[in-house]
Amino acid sequence: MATWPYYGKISSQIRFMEGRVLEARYNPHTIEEKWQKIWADERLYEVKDEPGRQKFYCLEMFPYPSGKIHMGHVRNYAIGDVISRYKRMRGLNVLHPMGWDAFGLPAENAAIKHGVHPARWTYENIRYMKEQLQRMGLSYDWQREVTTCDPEYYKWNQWFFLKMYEKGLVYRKASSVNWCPSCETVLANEQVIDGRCWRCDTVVKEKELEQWFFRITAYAEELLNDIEKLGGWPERVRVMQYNWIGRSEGVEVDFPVEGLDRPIRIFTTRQDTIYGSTFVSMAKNHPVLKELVDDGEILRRIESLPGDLETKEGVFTGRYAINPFTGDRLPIWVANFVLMEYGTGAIMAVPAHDQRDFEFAKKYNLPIKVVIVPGDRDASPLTEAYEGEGVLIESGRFSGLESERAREEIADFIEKEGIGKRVVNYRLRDWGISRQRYWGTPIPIVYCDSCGIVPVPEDELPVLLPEDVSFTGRGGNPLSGVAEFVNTTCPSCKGPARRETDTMDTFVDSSWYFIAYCLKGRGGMDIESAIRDHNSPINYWMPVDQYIGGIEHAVLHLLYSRFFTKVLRDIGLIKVDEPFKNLLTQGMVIKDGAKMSKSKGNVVDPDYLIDKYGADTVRLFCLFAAPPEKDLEWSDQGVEGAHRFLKRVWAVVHRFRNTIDVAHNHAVLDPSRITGHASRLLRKTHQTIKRVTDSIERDYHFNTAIAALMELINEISSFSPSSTEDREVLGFAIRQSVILLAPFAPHISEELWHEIGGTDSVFNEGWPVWDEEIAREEEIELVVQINGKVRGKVMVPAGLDDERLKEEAFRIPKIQDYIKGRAPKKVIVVRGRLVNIVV
RNA sequence: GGGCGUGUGGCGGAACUGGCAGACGCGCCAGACUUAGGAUCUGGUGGGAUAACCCGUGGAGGUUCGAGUCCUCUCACGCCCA
Repeated sequence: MATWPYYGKISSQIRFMEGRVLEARYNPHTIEEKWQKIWADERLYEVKDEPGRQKFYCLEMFPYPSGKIHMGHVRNYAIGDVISRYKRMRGLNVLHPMGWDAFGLPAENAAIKHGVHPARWTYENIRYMKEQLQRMGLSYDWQREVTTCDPEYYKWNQWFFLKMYEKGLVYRKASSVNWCPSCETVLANEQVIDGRCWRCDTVVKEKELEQWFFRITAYAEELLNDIEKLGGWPERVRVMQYNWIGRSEGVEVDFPVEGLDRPIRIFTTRQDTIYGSTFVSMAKNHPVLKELVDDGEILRRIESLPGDLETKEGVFTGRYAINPFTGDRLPIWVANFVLMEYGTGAIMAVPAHDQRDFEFAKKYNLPIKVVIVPGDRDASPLTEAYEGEGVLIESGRFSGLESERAREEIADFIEKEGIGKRVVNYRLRDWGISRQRYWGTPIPIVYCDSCGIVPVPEDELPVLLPEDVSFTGRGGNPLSGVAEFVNTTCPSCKGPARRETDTMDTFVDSSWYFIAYCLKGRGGMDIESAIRDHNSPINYWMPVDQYIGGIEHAVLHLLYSRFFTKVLRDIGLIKVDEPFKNLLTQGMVIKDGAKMSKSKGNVVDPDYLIDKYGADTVRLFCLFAAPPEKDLEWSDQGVEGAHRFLKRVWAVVHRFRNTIDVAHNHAVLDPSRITGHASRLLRKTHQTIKRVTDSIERDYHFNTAIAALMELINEISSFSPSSTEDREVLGFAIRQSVILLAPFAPHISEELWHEIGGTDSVFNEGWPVWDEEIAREEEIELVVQINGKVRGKVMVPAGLDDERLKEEAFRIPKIQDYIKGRAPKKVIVVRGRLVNIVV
C-alpha cells in the first residue's frame, strides 16, 4: 500500500481546515489552546447525576484565592486530574469540581494595605487563578464552581448555624482566647503553633471574649469510633485524628478544703497514684479561687502567670485541701499548665508519677512520694517521674495491687463512697468559630435589650455583609463601625437591636463545600429542598471517593468536615457518616532542600513553565518525579526531560503515521500469526497496558506508570516495520500508547489521537485492556546461583517444571565447572526465576 | 521524652507476597549529523581490579539456600504529640 497519497490527503485537509501548514514540530501552545477550547465548547467535563450509573467523586482541596497558583496546587490538581480522567475512561460517571475558599484574612490585609476592597481583590484573584487552572487543561466541571464569599454560598453557613443552634450545638460563652495582636483576631488552639500565630508568627496573647462555639465534643465519641471506618486514609492521618480527640478514662474525685464548706473536684486518669498526691494544682481561672484567695498580692501573682506552657510556674494560694484517701493536708497551688478547659480545671499532683508535677515539685520544693514501683525493683530516689505501670506501695488497703487493677478498685471505692465518679474525658475542645473580622460569614444573631440573644429567622437569610466599609487595620472588626449593619430591629419584639459583628471561622466554609458541588449541577444550591428530596444529588454523589490534598490539613479541616458531615446527617441532609472514603495526602514541592516560599526565594512560577514548555510537560514532570505521597524535589532539568519525552512521542507518532494501517484501527489482532519482532512489540504493548493500569490502581504511583510508557515508546522508536503484520502491530502499539498517555498529558494525546484517525475524543475511548496470554513472556532468563551467588544465566522457554529447570541449570558449562566433583546438598527452584544450587 | 515515618548510584527514583539491586528519567562520557551545539540521534555509565572476580541498599548483629525487603540493637533526618 502506498503511503504517499494518504499523507497528502490528511495534510491537505488540515491545510484546508486550519489555513496553515501542519507543523511537524511539537508545538504545545497551539494544540493546548485548541483542545482546551474544543473541550469547553463540547462540554466534555460537565457531568450529570445519573442514578443507576456507577459514580466516582474525585475532589482536590479547593484553593484560597491568594493571587496566583503555586507549584503545590499544580501538583495537587495534576494528581486529581489523572485520577479523574482515568476513572472516566474506565467508564465511571466522574464528578470533578473546583471552587474557591474565598473568605479569609489576606483579602482584608490587602484592603488595609492597598485600599482595595476585599471582595474586589478576591474576585480578581479568582478570575486570574481560574484562567491558570484552565491553562493547565484540568478536567473540571466548571458549572459546579462554588465561591464561599458568595452570599448564595454563605447563606447556608448561616442556615447551618441556625439549625445547630436549634439542636443545642451552638452556644456562647466568655472564654479566654488566643489573641493575635498583629492580625487582631482570635485564633483556634490549632492555629497556635509553638505559642505563635500560624499565619504571621506573632507571639499569641491571652484575652477574655464572648465567643460562639460549635459543640464538636458532642460528637467526640463518634468521631473517634468512626476513624475505624476510614480504611482508605493514610494510617498517620488516622493516628493524628485519634490523638487529637484524645479520649481518656479517669475519675473525678472531691478533695475537701480546709475552711471551705465545699470540696474541690479534681480529674485524674491515674487514680492508682492517689496515695502519692502531695499537693493540688488548679487553673488560674478556676472559679473557686475567688472564694479561696482574698490576698491581693497572691491574686496579682496568679494573674501574671505566663500563658504559654513552656515554663512550669505556679503560685501557692495559702490554702490546703485534704486527700480523702490519706487524710494528708495538701497545699493548693495555681499552676499555669493546668487548664480550665480540660477535666475539671484542677488536678491532684503526684510528682513521683507525673513528669510535669515532678518538675513543679522540684522547682517549688514540694514533697515527692513514690507509690508505684515497676516490677520487682524497689523505689530508689527518682531523677524523673516514673509514669509507667507497676505495683502499688504505701497505698493502704490497695498496696500490692497492679496499677491497672488498682485503678478499677479505687474507682469502685470512690463511687461506693460517693466522693466522685468515673468519667471519660477528651482532649478535643469545642470549636470556637467567632472571628473579629470583616471578610467572613456574618453570624446570624441579633442582640436585643429586652429579648436578649435572638437568632435571625431563616427566611431573613442571608445576613449580607455590607460593602461600604472602611479598613484601617486598627480597633478590631470593621463591621462594628457600620451603623446600617449593626443597628437593626429585633426579629422577636421589633424593637431596636444590634447585630452580632463577629464573623465565622473560614473552616466553617470548607467543612461542607464538597456537598455544595453535588447540588450545583442543577444550577442552584438549595440545601433546604435537598433535605426534603429523597433523590437528592447529594445522595448520589456522596461520599467523596477520592480526596486529595496536603498533610497540613490532617487534623483541622478533615476533622471539622467529618463533624459537619455527621451533623448534616442528623438534620437529614445526607445519608453518609463519613465524607471522604479515600484520602491521598500529597507531599510538598521542594526546591534546594526547602519548601518553596517567597522568603526563601526558591519559588518556581507555573505561568513561566507553561509558557516555556506547555501544560502537558509541567503536569508530566510533577507526576513522574516522585510518587504522589512523597515530597517532590523540583528539577529544571527534570522538566526538560519530561518535555523531551513528549517531543519523542510526537516524533515517533508522526514518523509512523504514514506507515501504520489506519484501516485496521479496530481490527482484532490474531496473535498466533504475529511472529518475530512484531510479536515482541505486541507483547510489550500488552505488558505496558498491564503495568500502567496496575500502577494507577494499586497506589496511584504515576511515576512508574509513566516509566512503563517510556519503555514502550522507546521500543516503538526502534521498531522498523517490513510487513503488513508489522504495520498492524505497530499501529496497535501506537494507538494504545496514545490512550495510555492521555490522563497524564491530555492535550498532546488528544491531538495525536486525532492525527492517527481518532474521530471522537480520546477521553471517550475505553481504557485499554491487556490479554494475560499475550503479555506472558515466551522465554525467561533463568538465573542460576551456587550458594546464593549468581554464577550463570540461560534463556529457557517459560513454563518449564522444576525438574526441567534443574536440568537446564546443570547443563550450563560454567555451572558444571563450579560444581566439579562436589555433590549438591540441596537445589532450590523458584519457578520462572531461578535455580539455587547449594554445595 | 513518647509515637509515627524515611534512609538505595553524582541526582529524582524502581524493585508485587524474601529470589538477577539500581527499571525509567536527569546528569555525565564517547560517537554521529553539523560552521557551531545548550537541537537531534546512537552507544556507555554503582564502586574496585587488565581480567576471571570482589564489594555494594545509613551502621552492627541475626533468621534463611537466598535479605533493600523479616527480626534485634544503633545512628541520622523529617513529621506529629508532650
